[in-house]
Amino acid sequence: MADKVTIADVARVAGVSRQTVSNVLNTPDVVREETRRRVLDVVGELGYRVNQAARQMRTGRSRLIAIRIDPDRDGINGSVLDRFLHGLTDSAARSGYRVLLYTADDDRTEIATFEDLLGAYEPDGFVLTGTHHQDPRASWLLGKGVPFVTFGRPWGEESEARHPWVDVDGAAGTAAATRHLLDAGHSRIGFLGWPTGSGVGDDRREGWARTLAEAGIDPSGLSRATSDAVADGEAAARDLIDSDPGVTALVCVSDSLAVGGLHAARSPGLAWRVDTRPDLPIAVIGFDDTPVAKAVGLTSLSQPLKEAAASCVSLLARALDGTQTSQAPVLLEPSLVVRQSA
Amino acid sequence: MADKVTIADVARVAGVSRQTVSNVLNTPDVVREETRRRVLDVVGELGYRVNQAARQMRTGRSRLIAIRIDPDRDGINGSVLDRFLHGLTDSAARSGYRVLLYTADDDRTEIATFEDLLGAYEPDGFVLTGTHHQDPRASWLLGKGVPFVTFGRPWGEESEARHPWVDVDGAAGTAAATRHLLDAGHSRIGFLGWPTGSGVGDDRREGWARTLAEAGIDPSGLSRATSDAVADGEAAARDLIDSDPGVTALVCVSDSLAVGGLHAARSPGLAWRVDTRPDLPIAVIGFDDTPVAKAVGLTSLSQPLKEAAASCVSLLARALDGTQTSQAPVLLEPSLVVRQSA
DNA sequence: ATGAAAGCGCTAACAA
DNA sequence: TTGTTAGCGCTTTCAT
Repeated sequence: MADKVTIADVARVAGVSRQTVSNVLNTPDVVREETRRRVLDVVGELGYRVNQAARQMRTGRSRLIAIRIDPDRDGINGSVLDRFLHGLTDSAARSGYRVLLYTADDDRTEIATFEDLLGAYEPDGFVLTGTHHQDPRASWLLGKGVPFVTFGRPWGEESEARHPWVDVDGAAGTAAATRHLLDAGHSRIGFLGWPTGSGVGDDRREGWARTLAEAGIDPSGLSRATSDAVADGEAAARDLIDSDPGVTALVCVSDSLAVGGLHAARSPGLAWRVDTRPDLPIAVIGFDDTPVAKAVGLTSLSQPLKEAAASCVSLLARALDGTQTSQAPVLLEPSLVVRQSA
Repeated sequence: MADKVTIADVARVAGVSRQTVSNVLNTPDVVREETRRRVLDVVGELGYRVNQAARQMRTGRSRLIAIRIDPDRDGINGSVLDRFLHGLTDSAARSGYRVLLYTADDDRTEIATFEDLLGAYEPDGFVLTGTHHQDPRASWLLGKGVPFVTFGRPWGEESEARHPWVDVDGAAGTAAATRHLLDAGHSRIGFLGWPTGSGVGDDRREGWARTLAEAGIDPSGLSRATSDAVADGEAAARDLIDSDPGVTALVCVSDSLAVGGLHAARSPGLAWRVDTRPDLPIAVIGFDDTPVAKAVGLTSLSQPLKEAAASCVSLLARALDGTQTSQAPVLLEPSLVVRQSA
């Protein structure tokens, strides 16, 4: 075990009282320059670190941020959380916080875990991901007065400004993707999305539809909705292309569906399209820029996860520090990573 | 904020002393049945939770396990850590531990983080991943007497039994993959690996070579080594197939290289091979069963990450509980997930 | 600018 | 079997 160095050891070696050491650490400006320097030297020499448990007992602050780690559902999008987590851990450390992990299968068990965690480890705040309509987790934390940030905007209507949030502008992303395809000469651009009702999915569809409409193209009939699996994406793409032979490009709500779309677009059954427009193979664009996209050469929209994580920490830290009433949300733009598929 | 319920509140409501409540929680068998029940009822009623910070000050135990989260290098294998982390968080929670995250760029900074963490949050133990030859992190922790488990065996020679470890038997995996290909009628089976020197890579190559030799096939000249990127895998596969036209299958050290191999195997330049053996397209098998494998239909070896994580927690918990001198390591077998590619 | 006292919530040791 | 005492390491009064 590491030999425990306490504030008393530092005080003794530096020839001051324990309180003075504490002051140097927490209220440096109240200590005389010379004393401060001497104390800091001893701190470095002895490798002294403030003991969190003791500090927490006094101050009630744990300097812990809790976040849930999901069981990777489909798996294909798991790497998004992975990269976000890394960014969060990194940013948190820079602000003097550590990240505590927990799991939960649904909102109910997650709220139960909130209680557990708050009672035992007392995290100073939470970062919520995967927000949805009527999210009971946000209401619960709001009710208890526990600070939190969501990565994902509050999709419910009016609750807009009740808590800080960070999100990536999905509509801006699909709009950029659609514009990219229009510029490349495509006109009948289809959309592979999720069923209406998920805020994220609807938002991404909206960006595509709006951009198409702005270009004078009616998006009606060019959209298909399905669950988020490769096979589903392939079927939906097939259906769309079969029903509208003019379709030469697909914008997709996720890389999973895009990979399915790519399969359909490259399948022998559709080879005749190469004859129709040999200069213009069916283009496909995905969302999230997962490792899969990179591996199969899929053009995709990349979320600025590092920045998003940094923004979450910054908003949370500010909420914890001051008595910040309400904070402006942060909306970041995804960027298009162009590869062979478009 | 949640209204803080302390042990004193429980004691008062239950009409006992604080110590009795503590006994009920920590040494139940020393308390009279009736008293215990009454106290537990009050605990449930009041929603009391033991405050970790206070307990930690007394016992010196934080019930925290620390693990590093990597910046996803290539990204394609990032999901392995992701799934392992989830399993670890889940298993830890079942044993009354929480997982604390940290980042580090290399061994040196990771060791510095050990000091930070041990001084401040005092995690009870560490889980080390990505172990390698002469790992200074293990030596450092060993030197300080800090409990830890590694996910990955100690690749250095003699240090075998100096700390508990869990690993997946890579050689057994590639052996199974090679056997699968032999059974399917392949004989000249190539291997796409990493440069010699990485324990993991050498181990996986060994399983392939051994199995081929056992089948009476000389593995010489059938192996290529390269860094872990899709493009490198493609080039290596092309080189191997060009130099040995008899090659009809590839076992790969990673999904990244396998995806590259798949590209090469399916490329037009190699179409002539279909004429030579039209019944036997070039088969490819990867390692790690990442989402990419699933997306592109790649047969791959799946690591039992949930079990591995559970074993890590179990070994660490045992090391923390008793005065277990040394513990038998855990070596788990990967399983072959068969898809279109083989 | 510095020091002394008190107490955060808990449990190990001891007393009853 | 249950209760009392003390103290883990720190910071927030308050006094010097």
